[in-house]
Amino acid sequence: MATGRTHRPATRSRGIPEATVARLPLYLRALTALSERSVPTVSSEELAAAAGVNSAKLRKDFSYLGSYGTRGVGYDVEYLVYQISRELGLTQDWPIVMVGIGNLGAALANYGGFASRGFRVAALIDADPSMVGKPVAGIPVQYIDDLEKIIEENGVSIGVIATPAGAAQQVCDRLVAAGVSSILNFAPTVLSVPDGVDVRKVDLSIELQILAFHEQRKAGEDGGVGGADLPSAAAVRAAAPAAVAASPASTAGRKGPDGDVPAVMPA
Amino acid sequence: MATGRTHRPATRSRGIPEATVARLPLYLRALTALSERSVPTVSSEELAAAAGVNSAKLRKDFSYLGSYGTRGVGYDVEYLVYQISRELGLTQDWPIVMVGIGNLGAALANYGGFASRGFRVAALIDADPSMVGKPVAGIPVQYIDDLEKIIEENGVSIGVIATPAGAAQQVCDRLVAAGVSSILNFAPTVLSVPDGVDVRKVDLSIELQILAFHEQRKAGEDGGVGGADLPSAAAVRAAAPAAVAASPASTAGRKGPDGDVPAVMPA
DNA sequence: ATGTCTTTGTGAACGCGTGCACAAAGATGA
DNA sequence: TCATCTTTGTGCACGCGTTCACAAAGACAT
Repeated sequence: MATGRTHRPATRSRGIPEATVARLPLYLRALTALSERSVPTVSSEELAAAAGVNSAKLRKDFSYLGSYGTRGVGYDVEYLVYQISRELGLTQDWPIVMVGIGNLGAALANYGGFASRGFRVAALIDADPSMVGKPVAGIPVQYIDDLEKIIEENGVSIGVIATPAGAAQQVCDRLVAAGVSSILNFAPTVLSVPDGVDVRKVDLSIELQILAFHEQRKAGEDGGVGGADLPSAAAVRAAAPAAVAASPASTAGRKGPDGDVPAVMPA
Repeated sequence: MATGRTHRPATRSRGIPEATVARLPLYLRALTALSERSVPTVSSEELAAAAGVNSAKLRKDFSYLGSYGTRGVGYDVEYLVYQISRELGLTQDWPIVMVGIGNLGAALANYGGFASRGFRVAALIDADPSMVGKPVAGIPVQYIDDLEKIIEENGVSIGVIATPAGAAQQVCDRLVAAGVSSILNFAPTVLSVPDGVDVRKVDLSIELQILAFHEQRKAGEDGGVGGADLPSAAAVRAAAPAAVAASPASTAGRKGPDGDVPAVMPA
């Protein structure tokens, strides 16, 4: 442990900006890597590079947590790992339930990474009776009817939804009613929840669409202000045949593999 | 189609704020749902509710695209679907490659949702020879050595990385060298790429950690200043036993299932 | 044609997040 | 003890994004 403890008592709780909170896991990951290599200290410059952010931003982020650092030296790796872990609430055990054990749900459940950061898969839940009892990642799948009981008994407050879009809101409602107050949503739907419940969403389809936007912008560049360019090699590619929703009319009757898709993906 | 065409010529291209771009897919999804129900028009209020945003924000977002709306009436659903699709570049076909066909990669590949929005899985690529040739989602897995050739031949400009963390940067470099300029990264690593290449990351572990932070904040409330809510049992739960990385020392020697984990998950 | 009613489009104010740049703090060596 | 050198912590300014609030635009009825 580095410097003496002239640090602020605690968290200054409410004061940590959301943007900073979102970066803490990045810092933690970089610090853990350093820790495993037994690096004793890091400068804000080094750590920022490892985390892919600006060093000034990193210092400001840390300043919200308190003054953990030694001028002229840097930050004590182990100490900082501990402080950030504590700040993020990773020094305690978080039992989570995952609802919807389809392709994606099963893939997520199969990660060993859960346990390594204070998260423990307390239960896997599905609505398909034929799945029930079948072990996924060593954990037997349980039936959706027992959702409330499972949450109750395991003291779960974080839930992961990996169901089809059509089922997501219903599952969400039941989770919330049973006491879950943080939800990670992989279903392509907007969930509505009461105040006090946090929802974060992961949506591959949206990410791809954002990438497509930028990709299109890159392709249609050198031309001019307007739009109809499409020049270079990259552009040639973009000029592929197919067209989805190309005409306003074509979208109407469609009812593809979407509309009820399992998880991360679709629009 | 609603009003006459007093609209601006085109996109005002560069002018669309990033935050707006990130919401366009949400609007598109909501509009598509309306379209399928044959709803002819929506007001900003209704659509905003469906997309889970503020109506003023939605109107401002749309104003960046041009003036597609009729005062006193609202927006023409079909027309707006088309405009947003075009803006996002979804009226063209985007071939993508996915590298790393493990649990997660396979799960992602299995989504039918890809094709439904202009994205087409051109190839699945893995470094495990025993995977090669095996069909996943109806597409035979190809060997990593052919990566460059595959990208070239298919004119791929968007790549998805679902490899273990340790392989991600290397795969990324090869993708970029081969001409890919947009990457969706599921590996828990910070990728460094040259200018002009867009990277978006999806990281379950980070999302969970952010949720844990807020969950902890909710739990440890009553004592402090702000809001002593949480009347229910939720608070009791958070006071769980176990502790990960509870002591600064405990983190050092650890080398769990992490460190090289496949994809979305770990820290 | 005219008035009323609805809903858009946007000017303006505000707040958050970012990055610069520097003073203060501490380490280190003479 | 004092000077120098490194690196933190932060005051400040700037720009982006959000939200309010309202004038303008158009639909619709009379």
